[in-house]
Amino acid sequence: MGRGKIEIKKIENPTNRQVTYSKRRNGIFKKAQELTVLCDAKVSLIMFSSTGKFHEYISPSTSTKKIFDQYQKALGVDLWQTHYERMQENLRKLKEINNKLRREIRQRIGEDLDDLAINELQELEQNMDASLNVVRERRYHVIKTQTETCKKKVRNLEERHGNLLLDFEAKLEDPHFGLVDNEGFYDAAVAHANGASNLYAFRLHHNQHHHPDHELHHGGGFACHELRLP
Amino acid sequence: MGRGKIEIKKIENPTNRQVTYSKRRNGIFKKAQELTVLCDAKVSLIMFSSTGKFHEYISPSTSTKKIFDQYQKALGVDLWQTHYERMQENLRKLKEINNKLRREIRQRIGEDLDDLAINELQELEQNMDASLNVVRERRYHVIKTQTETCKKKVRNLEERHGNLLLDFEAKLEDPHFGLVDNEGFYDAAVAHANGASNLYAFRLHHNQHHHPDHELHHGGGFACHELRLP
DNA sequence: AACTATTTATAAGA
DNA sequence: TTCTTATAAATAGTT
Repeated sequence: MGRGKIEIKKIENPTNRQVTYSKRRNGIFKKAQELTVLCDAKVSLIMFSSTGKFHEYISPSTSTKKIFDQYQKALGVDLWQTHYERMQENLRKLKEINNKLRREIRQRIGEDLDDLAINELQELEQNMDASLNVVRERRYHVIKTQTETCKKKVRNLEERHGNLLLDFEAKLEDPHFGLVDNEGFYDAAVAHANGASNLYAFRLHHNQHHHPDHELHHGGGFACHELRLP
Repeated sequence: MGRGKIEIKKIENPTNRQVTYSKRRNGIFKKAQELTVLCDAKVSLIMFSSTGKFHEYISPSTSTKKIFDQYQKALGVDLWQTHYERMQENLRKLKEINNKLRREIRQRIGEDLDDLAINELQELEQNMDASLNVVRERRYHVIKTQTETCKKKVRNLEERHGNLLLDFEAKLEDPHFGLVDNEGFYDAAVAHANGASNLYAFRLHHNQHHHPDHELHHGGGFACHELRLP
């Protein structure tokens, strides 16, 4: 149908191919539409040109999704179905597990106990009691560990501070240092070296017997602070 | 194209419609195949007749599934995607919740405590302690309720038994009853009336002061049995 | 399903 | 792209 008969094989000239594609595409769309009307049919026509351009015709009485669903039903095939159903099954299982977990937690916080029999209750109670002990032990352990770490820190600081003091005392007796304004210079230097004013107190006591635990056990200084950290 | 021009509207005669459908369907399929070859295009053509019959053409270089996927990509549409993604999102969330629930349970049975800070530990401990008390209270409550039910049962049986005894004693004094073999008849009658031999003992004591609690609190008879039921 | 008069589609050219 | 038109192809009505 045209000025000459053509052989049905790929048109090699891209421009020609494109023109023919455009013309024939419209022809098919028209035919699809006519079939839809004349015969009350449902037609889905999807086309991708060699350049990837997309065109579709879909009968007005339906939708591409419906046609796809109908197609799968007609052929009895899956396409995506398998994956889909697997997901739904997964979802269902997860929800079930979830509910069981929630129930267990609720029972462990003292709710939902009504439908537990006496022996189940007893079992739960014993279990919780044992668990509570584990948690308690763990807390004691953490406290102990943190306390020891603090002790070590304090001991270390004390030692460094003591050394520093000795250092300065030695320097004070050194002939290179004058005797003017010794006290003021000393105080400022100590404070600066430690970068913290709360250590200043050590100087006042460092010659009397001072066990580090003493301060810790009364909640003073580092220990108390560290324990409250997250 | 035919002996006469036709109007493009539904063919009312079903036979005619069916014939036209068949002819034109072949025409479209031929055109689709020609387009595929001439223009190197990809065509998916799906048709359902008014009677629900299904036919399709698909270019040899592709598949219906591929066309569907390509179609959705080209349009950037969902079709099933929305539902699908929603499911995946749901799945992800459920898994997350699940993990949190599991973690909470593990912590409540004394595992996974390492990454809890001291204050979290303390909170957990207090919470578990409180919950344990609730469970314990519940168990006490259940025991109490069951015990009371038992007491009532026993009291009731005692009463019925007492009445029965009085009945029999009255009958023994009745002139219609002879004096022969009273004891043997009496015993057998009592045992039968109660359907249980363990109540036989009551006859021996029913005149002395006998508080029903007494037996229960020593774990005898019904109480003990009932408490162990599920 | 085959025939065929006609309508319709379209290849090539503008 | 679109229009034109000669011609091929499709098909409506008939057998």
